[in-house]
Amino acid sequence: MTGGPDLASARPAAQRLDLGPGLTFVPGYLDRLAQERLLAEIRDLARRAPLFTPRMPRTDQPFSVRMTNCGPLGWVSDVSGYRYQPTHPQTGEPWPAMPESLLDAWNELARFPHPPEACLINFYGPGARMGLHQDKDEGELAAPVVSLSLGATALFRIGGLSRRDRTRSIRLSSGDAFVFGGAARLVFHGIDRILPETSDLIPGSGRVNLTLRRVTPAPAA
DNA sequence: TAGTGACC
DNA sequence: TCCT
Repeated sequence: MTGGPDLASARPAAQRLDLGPGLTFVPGYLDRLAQERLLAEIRDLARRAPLFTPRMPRTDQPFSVRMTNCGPLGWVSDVSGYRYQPTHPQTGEPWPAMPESLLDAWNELARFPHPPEACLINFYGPGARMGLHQDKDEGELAAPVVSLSLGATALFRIGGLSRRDRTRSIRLSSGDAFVFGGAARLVFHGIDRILPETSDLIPGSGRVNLTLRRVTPAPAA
């Protein structure tokens, strides 16, 4: 189709940074034009599947980020727990289809022979954070998680497979890609804070993070 | 006790 | 690592 980010401008694989087994950081994966095109698609998705404020299981405390999803399944959280579901929790409508541009990004970055089923779209305002956590609600842990950042720079914290492992901080800037796979598929990670006024892509020091995931076990060959 | 916690 |  048309109108997707120009992924032909992606950096060559040689400029990927391997941070350890299964962790790949691709600074500047999307150039400015690709970022603008992708953001326009996200804004369109958010009109059809409005941002909602997830709440913590059990405590019912609201998250500081707002979110929506696209693809056959979407990640949601409320007082009863975390889960993937095929419909928006407020409208009851199916999630919008995944844009072709995101399928292209998955194909370039994930190197997994089946398409992603969910793209979680997180919107961070200047005070939003995401506590250290693992992405482990997916039934297919052989597939990586592919993350794309747009807008304000985030201080991203990444640790190991145990919550007690050493962590390090990485700045994720607009256009950067990050892939968790293989031995690093379940590493703890989170967002400490957003650095204000680090990008003019999204007004008000906003940040969007897209995470592409395979949710159900891939069909047998 | 766990924990998209708080903190770093 | 330390709470609640």
